Amino acid sequence: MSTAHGARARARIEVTAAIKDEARRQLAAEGAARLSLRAVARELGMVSSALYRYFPSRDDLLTALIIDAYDSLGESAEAAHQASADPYARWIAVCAAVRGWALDHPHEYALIYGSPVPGYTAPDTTVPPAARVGLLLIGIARDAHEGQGLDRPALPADLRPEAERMAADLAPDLPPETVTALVAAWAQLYGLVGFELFGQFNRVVEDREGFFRHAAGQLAEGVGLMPGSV
Amino acid sequence: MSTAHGARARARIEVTAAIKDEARRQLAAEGAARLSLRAVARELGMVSSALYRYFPSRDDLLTALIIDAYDSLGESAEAAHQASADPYARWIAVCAAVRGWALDHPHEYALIYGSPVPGYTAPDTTVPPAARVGLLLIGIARDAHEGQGLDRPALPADLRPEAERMAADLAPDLPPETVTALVAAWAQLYGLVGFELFGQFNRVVEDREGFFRHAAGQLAEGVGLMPGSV
DNA sequence: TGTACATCAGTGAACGCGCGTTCACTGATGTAC
DNA sequence: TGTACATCAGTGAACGCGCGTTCACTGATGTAC
Repeated sequence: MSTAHGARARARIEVTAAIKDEARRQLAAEGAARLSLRAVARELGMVSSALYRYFPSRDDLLTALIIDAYDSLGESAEAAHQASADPYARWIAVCAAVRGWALDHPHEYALIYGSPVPGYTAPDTTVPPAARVGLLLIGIARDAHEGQGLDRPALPADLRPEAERMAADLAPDLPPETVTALVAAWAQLYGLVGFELFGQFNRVVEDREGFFRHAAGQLAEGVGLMPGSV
Repeated sequence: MSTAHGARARARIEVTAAIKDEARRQLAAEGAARLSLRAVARELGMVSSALYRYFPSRDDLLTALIIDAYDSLGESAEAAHQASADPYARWIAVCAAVRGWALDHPHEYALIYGSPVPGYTAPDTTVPPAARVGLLLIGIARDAHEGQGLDRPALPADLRPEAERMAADLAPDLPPETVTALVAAWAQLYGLVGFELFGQFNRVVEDREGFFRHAAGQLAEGVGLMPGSV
């Protein structure tokens, strides 16, 4: 009976999810560097060796958490993208979604954008999920570009070769000036989010959301996206 | 004899420094969350309990490392500031100094600007050293402002109260628009540095230094600093 | 439908290791007279 | 200059705890005939 088979398979999926959920909970208390298989097992009422039926090692569990985090962030950002109409509004919405997700999942944010976990190297399987937000920002610029709603940022002559290389790699249909500005804005977005999340704005910025929306708008303009353009 | 007294005091300073140096070395291998007093002692050929003559606990050692890191970064930035003439050049030089220090001290950078160490709360003694780079950036804007070389960035009406509050706190002599842009640029600077350092630019940006200098220039212009202005 | 067999989740003990912190102590260095 | 005393760096044992991973195993679930 395939129902029986399905039961075992379903149990496996459920236990795997329970392990990851508990591990995410521990991320909050201990941080990624101290994430402990034994503590996860203990909390689930299992014996630590049982986890090895689900993840071959601690690092594989970490990898699963990282991929899940990138995917969860990516989904939030993509939902915000679809819920907005013109490119400028989409840019702001995607930036706000990144910030909102980070505030809702601070420890998962730290896992993917904080200090690297010493002794751990992320495998290539993390690359596509990690690229989702960046691809979304490129897509917004592309829409604006095709709709003639994109200014061309300045670019010093000595950076042109690098800008052309980046454009060829990331978005051959966009001007190199735009691609360069996009990459910078992408990194700067995470500077804003990280500073708020990690406490650097304590006693400095109070209206965090208002400040962020304004800064996100400045980032958009740096890329050449203007409010109200289509 | 005060020479004798001096010898004991000097020994204390030297051992304290040796402990911090070894701890910094271990930061690289293990990360802050896993920094271990016993491992530091072992490496120095001491018994672990001996470290308690120098630091009352592991967290106090961490605090010392954090303060040293902020001060070391602050000194690099201040040296770069003094070595340049006009405000725009100083801005670029200070940004480049932050990046250079981060590349030279990646694990100390992660300690102060990466994920917070779980279970550790930085005491107030870390606040003044942490403020050094920010104060430098404010000072540069002030010099430009006094020399009439500062444009006034845009500011949406709904952010004006917060902007005025921040200006009153951080730099009452500067326009609120400028202060707001400064805070954003400050956070964004660390986004650029962090992305390069933590590997997010792998397979994306190749000419890291050229890219960074351009982005730092864009940050300056966002604050209203124009190249060649005095 | 019933039986023999294979799969595989979970157990429990063990290996060899690490940690922060406390405490009573030794012995060298420094101070006061 | 010499002596008695105080200071304090460093020792070594102990407390009570944690970790990742391996391995032979039990027993329930699932499969093939």
